[in-house]
Parts: sequence; C-alpha cells; structure tokens
Amino acid sequence: MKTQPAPNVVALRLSLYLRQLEQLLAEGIRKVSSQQLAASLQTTAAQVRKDLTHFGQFGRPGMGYEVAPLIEELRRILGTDRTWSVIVVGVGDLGSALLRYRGFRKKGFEVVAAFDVSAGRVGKTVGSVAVYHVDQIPAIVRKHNVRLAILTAPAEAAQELTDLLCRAGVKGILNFAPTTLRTSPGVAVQPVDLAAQLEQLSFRIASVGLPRR
Amino acid sequence: MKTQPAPNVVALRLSLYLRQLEQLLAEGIRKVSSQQLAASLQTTAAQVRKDLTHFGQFGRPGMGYEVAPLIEELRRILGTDRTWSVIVVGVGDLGSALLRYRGFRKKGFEVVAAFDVSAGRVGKTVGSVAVYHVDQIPAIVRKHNVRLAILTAPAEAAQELTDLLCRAGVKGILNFAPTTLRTSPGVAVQPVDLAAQLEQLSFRIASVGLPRR
DNA sequence: CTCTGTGAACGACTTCACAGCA
DNA sequence: TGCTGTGAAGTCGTTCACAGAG
Repeated sequence: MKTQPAPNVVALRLSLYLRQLEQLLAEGIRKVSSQQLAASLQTTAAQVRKDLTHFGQFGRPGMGYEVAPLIEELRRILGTDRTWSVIVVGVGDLGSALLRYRGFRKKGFEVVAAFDVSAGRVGKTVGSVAVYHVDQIPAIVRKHNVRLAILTAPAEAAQELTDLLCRAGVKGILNFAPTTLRTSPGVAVQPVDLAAQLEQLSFRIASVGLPRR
Repeated sequence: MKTQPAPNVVALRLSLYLRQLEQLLAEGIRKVSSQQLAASLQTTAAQVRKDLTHFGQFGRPGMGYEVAPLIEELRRILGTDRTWSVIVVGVGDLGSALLRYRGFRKKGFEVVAAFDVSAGRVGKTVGSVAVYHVDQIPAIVRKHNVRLAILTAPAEAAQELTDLLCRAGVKGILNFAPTTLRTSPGVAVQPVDLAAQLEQLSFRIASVGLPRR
C-alpha cells in the first residue's frame, strides 16, 4: 500500500466525517458503510473510501467501518486527540461571542485568554475568560504553550497583530478580519470572511439555474 | 468569445478580488494589473485573468483593469449591486454577535429581523434589530421579501427551522449549526462550521512539513 | 453476497505561452 | 513595450469498476 499525499480538500471532508460519526455514536450506531456515511453528507461512497485510505486502512470488507475506532483515528489525524490552548485577539462583538461559544471545547480547543487594546475591555472577564492587553500576548503564549489564535480584530489592526502573534510563536491563525495576512514561514492562516459567505449565497441565488453542490 | 460556465471555486475568488479592489479604491488607486492583484492575494496573474473572463472582458491590453468599474462589475456578478434583506434565526451568543456586526451592511446585506423561541429573547432588540418568535417567520419573510437567512440555532433545532425557512420561501441559508441540512430544491446552503475551521488549522500544524497554501 | 481498497479512466481546474491590441 | 484574452497543455482530484477479503 502506497500512502500518497492527500489532496488539500480531503482534510475538510475529514472534519465532516468526524462530525457525522460523532452524531452516529450518540445515536448508538456502531458500524457504518462508506455508502451510508456518504448519503448523509451528500457525497459518494468512493469519495469517502478514497479519502480515508489516504491515511490508512480503517474498514473491513463486507463489514464497513466501526464508528468508535474511526472517530479515534480521525481525531488523531486532525490532531484533536488532545486539547489545544487557544487565544482570542480582539474582544469586540464577534470576539465576545466566540469567548462564550461552547462548540470549541467539545472539539478539543480551550480558550485560555483573550486580548484587546481598549482600556474598557482589558481586565474584564468574558465567558469566564480573562481579557488582557495585547502587550501580554508573548508572555501568555509562552506560559500556556499556545499554538493557535483566533483573530477578531478590525482589518486595520490585523496585520500588526499578526506580526506580533508570529513573533510570539503562534503557529496557526483563524482570521476573521476581512484582509489577507502575511505571516512568517510555518505559520498557517485559515481565513473566515463572514460577509463573503453571504456573498456566495447571493451569487448562487442571483445566477439561478445552477445552485450546484 | 465563448463564455464557458465558470468553475465552482471561481465565485469564491471573485469575493476576494472585490475585497482587495475596494481596499485599493480606498487608497486612491485607479488602475491595477492582473499581476498586482494576484500578488496581493497569493495567486497568479493567469488565474485572475481567466476568472474574470468567464464573466466578460473587463481589462484593456497594455493598461490593466480600472478599479472602480471592475468593482461595479463584480458586485453585479455577485448580486450585491443591490441590498438584500436578511433574517437571523437563533439569537444565542453567535446570533447576537452577528446582529451587532457591521460588516454585512457594508457589503449590501441588511438584517431586517431576528427570531428565537425563548420568551426571554422574543420582544427584545439586539443591535437595533427586533427579535420575534419563530412563528412569525413566514409573515415577515413575505412582508420584507426576504431571500436569505442566517441560521445560528442549536444543531438539534436546525433541520426543523430549515424546513420552516424553505416553506416560507427563503432561497439561501448561511448555516452555522454543526449539522448537514436537507433543503427543498432551489434553496442553497452555505455551511460555516467554526469548530471545523479550527480543526483545519490543527491538522495543518500537527502534520508539519506541509502547511500548504 | 457485501463492502473495502485501489489502479485506471475521466473530468475539472490551473498554468502555459502566445497572438493581438494599446 | 506592457498587458489582456484565450486555446492548448498539463496537473490535480473525482469517479469508475473490479479484485479480493470477510
């Protein structure tokens, strides 16, 4: 068996598979075929099998996949078989909401601190997370061994904060600021532009005929 | 000139081009080459040109593209040359944050109403938007001719609310609930799974060596 | 018989490279 | 010369179809 490097899009689908498997487990379902998994996620059985075999052989011919072990494997592959410390940079409306959001912890992410520049926010606690001045980023990143940051600052401040985060040793940035960030080599950026997501819907509706996918 | 149907991914990049062009315009820059645009967005000049020519010929050889007219064209293509009425369904932490978020209006989306089932939330006003009971969705969708909904309800309630939205005549759903939605034909779903986005970062960092893209 | 794992065929998207206009 | 628009070539990802395990 030759494990070829997986295409970039595969990781995204692994997250979907994992989510669906967790739901199946909660329903008490113990085995699942690629066909069943594909049906509930609007993809194909071949796609599911090919995606999974990029990382190993997890199924049994004639049997399908066992849910619980496959969940373990996917978590290991995605790196969420342990807890990651995360910081939130920018405690505006969106940042505050994410500090209260419980979905991250369920997936193995723990927000350990938040940062802002506004005197009105520094020193407060939002959703049981303390808000520090951004000056404290290097110290706290080191102390908690933080590798991931969620950036919810205004676009104007985003690049400067990114530089600071890179220097502090952060390895991944979830970027909600509507701007493209330059990072040091080895630092990954995952952009999330909420307005652009609505634009995509607008496009698919406006150009009727093909609301593909 | 034969306008071939554009690949699916192109629309996503159009949003990026538009965002960058708006920034250039704000800086007073009037003309831009595919090369310049590509450089600031980490893509290639050929990609930019190919993407744009799927929708028309907007540039002048030897000259490049004029920023302002190209912005107009992109807005027209994306359908954001007019204002869309949007509703928010689910006024938890995330929903509340989005009701206060100003980025949508800048892009031509106006949140006209919000909905929840909790007696503690119905009747309140969040970020100058009134919160109604979900029973009121059909009436208000009709009244404001709403085509887009932002779904920020818990996963358990998401499918039921989706059915309601489809019956009410909504044509696009921005789905923050961590579940796959079934919709009526002609209704588009754009999923946004925030925990999955963090998972992607985790994956790219954990599997060192290739933090591609 | 059922269902996985997998090379081979197919199709979609990207990059190349150049003709032609400014 | 500089730069766009575009067929052709190349690359990457998906789907097919089947051998073989259970």
